[in-house]
Amino acid sequence: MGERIAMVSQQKSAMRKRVTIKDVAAHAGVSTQTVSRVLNEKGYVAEDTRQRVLAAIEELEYRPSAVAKSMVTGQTHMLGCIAPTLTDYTFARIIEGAQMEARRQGYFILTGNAPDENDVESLLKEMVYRRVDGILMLNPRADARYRHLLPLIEQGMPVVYQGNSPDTEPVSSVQCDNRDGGYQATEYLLQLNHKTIATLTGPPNEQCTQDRLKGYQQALKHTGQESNPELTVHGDWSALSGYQAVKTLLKEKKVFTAIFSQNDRMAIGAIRALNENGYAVPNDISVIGFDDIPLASYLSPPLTTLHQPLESLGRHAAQLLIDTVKDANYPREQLSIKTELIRRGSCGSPRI
Amino acid sequence: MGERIAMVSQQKSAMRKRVTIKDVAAHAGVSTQTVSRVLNEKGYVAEDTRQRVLAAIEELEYRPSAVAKSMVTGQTHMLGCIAPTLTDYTFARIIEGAQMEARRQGYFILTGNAPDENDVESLLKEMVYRRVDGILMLNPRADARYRHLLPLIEQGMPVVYQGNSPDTEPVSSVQCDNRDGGYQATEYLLQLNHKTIATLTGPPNEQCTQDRLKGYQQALKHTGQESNPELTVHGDWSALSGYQAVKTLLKEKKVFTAIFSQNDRMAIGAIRALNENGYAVPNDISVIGFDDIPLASYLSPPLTTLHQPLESLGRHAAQLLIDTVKDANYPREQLSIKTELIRRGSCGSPRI
DNA sequence: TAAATGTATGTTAACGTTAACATAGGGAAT
DNA sequence: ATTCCCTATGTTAACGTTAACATACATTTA
Repeated sequence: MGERIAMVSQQKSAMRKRVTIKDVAAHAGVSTQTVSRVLNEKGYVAEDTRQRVLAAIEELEYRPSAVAKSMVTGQTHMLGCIAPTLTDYTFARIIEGAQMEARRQGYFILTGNAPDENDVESLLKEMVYRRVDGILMLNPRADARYRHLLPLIEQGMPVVYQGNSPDTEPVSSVQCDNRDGGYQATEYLLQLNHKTIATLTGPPNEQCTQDRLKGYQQALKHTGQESNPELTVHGDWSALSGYQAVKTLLKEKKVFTAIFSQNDRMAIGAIRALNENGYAVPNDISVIGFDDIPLASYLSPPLTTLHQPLESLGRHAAQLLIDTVKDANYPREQLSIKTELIRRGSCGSPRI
Repeated sequence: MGERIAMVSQQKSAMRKRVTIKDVAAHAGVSTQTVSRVLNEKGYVAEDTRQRVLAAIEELEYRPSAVAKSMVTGQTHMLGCIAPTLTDYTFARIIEGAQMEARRQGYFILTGNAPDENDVESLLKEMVYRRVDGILMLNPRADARYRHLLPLIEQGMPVVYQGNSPDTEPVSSVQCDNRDGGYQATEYLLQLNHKTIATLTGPPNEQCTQDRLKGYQQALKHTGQESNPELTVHGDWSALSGYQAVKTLLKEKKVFTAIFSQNDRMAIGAIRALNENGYAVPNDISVIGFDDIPLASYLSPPLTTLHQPLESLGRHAAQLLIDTVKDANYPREQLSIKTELIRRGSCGSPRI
């Protein structure tokens, strides 16, 4: 018992009071305001005073508190970022890009993963509670994710979308040109002489699914074909879903010589399904992906795919959000970046 | 000009003052303290008063401020988490697990990626500036990452490591049993009758590289073999590095019938290198990985590997950190979780 | 020479919340 | 009847920082 008390009191003594700006001021023989001016390099400070303050900071190991600063300035210099998951390469990479840019500008990104709609709601609440200066929303679905954000936007919360350009809301957005990417992918397969091209899409309610699909359909139409709805199948971006979708396609004896998968992971699942059913890629059936994940070039065969400049996308998103935070009247932008076709080994011309 | 002013003033009017606890108190006809008690469900509040306060909160759309709360409590309920990268599945998954657990307990994790040592330093500074209550360090390298953390630990900052159990520091840690995993992988290959097993490791200075290597060596020794240093090659966890390492091995005419790769991505690179040189996996050479990334079962061949319970690892890490935050005397723990061998298609018995 | 401007510093109050203490009525125990 | 405890609420001060204003001297301009 005595020992326990001793431990507790020792803990207390070790937890000596934090050094504050007042301690620094006293130690340097100036007012707190002068210390503040030195810290923020703002206003007039004589050089020798500055040195004295700096020395005091050094000596006392003073570390300013963002909390107290936020209290008075009303800005936290924190941005919220909500992604469906962190384990998807595309989101992770975008977030990395956004974090880098944000940190370069003195902002920190609070990242939260929100697999389902309830998570979006509670994350948004959490971020409001923590008084983020703005919110970066990755892959907002047309329906759900968006709903909880609306009241915030109306209250003036700066918001940037990635992956969905809103026609109605006063919100900036950043995304790849998914329609063009879908067009490029399909056109490439057409050039290789494929006549029946299946497509493996993401969830139908996602914007980028719809855009990539539109590109696919336009490319087909361009050569006079109508897209056959039976050759359009949906997945959920996972390799498993791609695998299952293609298995089903094969079981139903659908005929096709190429598959445009809307992401690489589903493409990998698709290839597996094809292999298991005795089809070689690309000799029997060609497969093209989307994303260009780092593993893509090491697969067998190396995956032909559309490269997305994800890190750059993230940087731009952060940039745009910060601009909007700093100036509420900053004009809204809808930024769209082109994807690039990367030819590797998973596509070829159909036999006969 | 007049228009501009009008816009600005409108913006100002739209940016009406935030509702504070005082407004709620006034509206409900009670003191702020009573509102605080309702919010925190702490102390005595009469039921009808509570209802009145709740109604006021609802009506005014009051949202409490974590910033102000932190100011007075000295706790931010934020935890810092530093990972080398977010794009590695293992880290992303651990972070997801940690975030979930943390959020369940009212904490929020600030995630930062720190590719190199300078980033670790600046991230740590940032987190101290933001007054996180504790820090979760993923994959701290023996040397560098650790250095900047030491002074913080000494000042009483709660810290939990993932992937490195410190013998000296009073820090809790959480990790997979990497030695055992390395042992299991190698033993499995030995059971399949492989006599010469190469190993593809991570960077030599990382703890988990060393541990997995130790398991590999112990398994060999167990069957009376010494490990051949020429068959131990280093990568940096990327598929590219695995590819290059195996290319080199082959160019140097090293003889082996199996490879134990310390992660799945390098294993994928290794398989590619083998294929390019005319070796089939597993018929000519077997490959076993580590991690069990979601793609592993869809590769050709499906990758045999060691499954790590990453999400659980993350949860435990967060749990441990929060326990330490709440009670500085909480006993330090070194948690080690076993990995599980997942037999798939990339390993077989050597011919002859 | 007086006024204006630039430089350097200090003082006061405020940001939104909770801890700590104070007050006060009602019922139970003595 | 007195004391004590439980319930319910209010008051004051504090957390660490900066905004806004005030002061004061030095230098330039009119």
